[in-house]
Amino acid sequence: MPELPEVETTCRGIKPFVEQQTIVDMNVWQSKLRWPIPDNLALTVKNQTMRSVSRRGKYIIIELSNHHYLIIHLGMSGNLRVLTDGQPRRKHDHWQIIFTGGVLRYHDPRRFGSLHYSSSIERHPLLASLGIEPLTDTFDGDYLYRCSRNKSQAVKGFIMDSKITVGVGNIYANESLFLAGISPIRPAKKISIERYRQLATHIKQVLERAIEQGGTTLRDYVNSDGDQGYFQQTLNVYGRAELPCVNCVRPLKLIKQNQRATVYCTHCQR
DNA sequence: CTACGAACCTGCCTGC
DNA sequence: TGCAGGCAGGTTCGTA
Repeated sequence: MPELPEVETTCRGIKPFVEQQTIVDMNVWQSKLRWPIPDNLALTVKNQTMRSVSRRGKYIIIELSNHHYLIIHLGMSGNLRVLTDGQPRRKHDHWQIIFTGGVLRYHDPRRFGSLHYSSSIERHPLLASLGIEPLTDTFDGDYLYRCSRNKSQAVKGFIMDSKITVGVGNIYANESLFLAGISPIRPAKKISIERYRQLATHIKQVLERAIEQGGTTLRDYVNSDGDQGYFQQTLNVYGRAELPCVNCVRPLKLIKQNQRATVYCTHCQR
């Protein structure tokens, strides 16, 4: 997926087009996503006005005038775009919302994304136990330190755990650990509060920078307005296995943790 | 509780 | 050129 910066970029991209617009119709071409799209959703949302667009973790939330919500996840390869020029449906376009003034269309080759309809955000089963947002003041080194005291789990898995915090995906976990000089395989409970403060700062920085730059572009990610992001140019470790560390020039090491690629410098990260 | 693998999918790249 | 295998940004679920 799109990691948090891409989701945030998508949110910001579609927001000015869809907020306060009324849904005229909806098409569901493929309801088999990560979870099935509810039957008859088109009938349910027709004539509703989209009151607001927001984000919780990697979920995009559209508030409707009936006080229910559309909850959208982009999975690994999804994107949401606003189209105003009547573009024909492409391969892997799975649903669209037609509103006064345009179309909000979902495209997702791998179909790991989802679309939910719910009366509540915080009580929705997939969102209820999410950890805190990394870009808020309550997320800091002290918080990470407190949460980690009984965790023998490797720190990389710990910061990617959505019950702790949301939105730190594989790319940004690798990058922030590099910037903080912390080995991804170190047990979470063995890291000092000072180092967690460093880590929290770098997690915020790396996410904020990526948002500023419009999100990382990989393969099939496209911004909501169709432009390509360019954050990938500044990645220090992700996708750079065996290449020289930007700091010490030694080759970066590639390992697998929880079936995900971890790239790090065994010299600079301890 | 943790850890791990499988599962959901398609596309792309590498190597034979 | 074709085909098999491995890899990919996420997340949940089942089993040990």
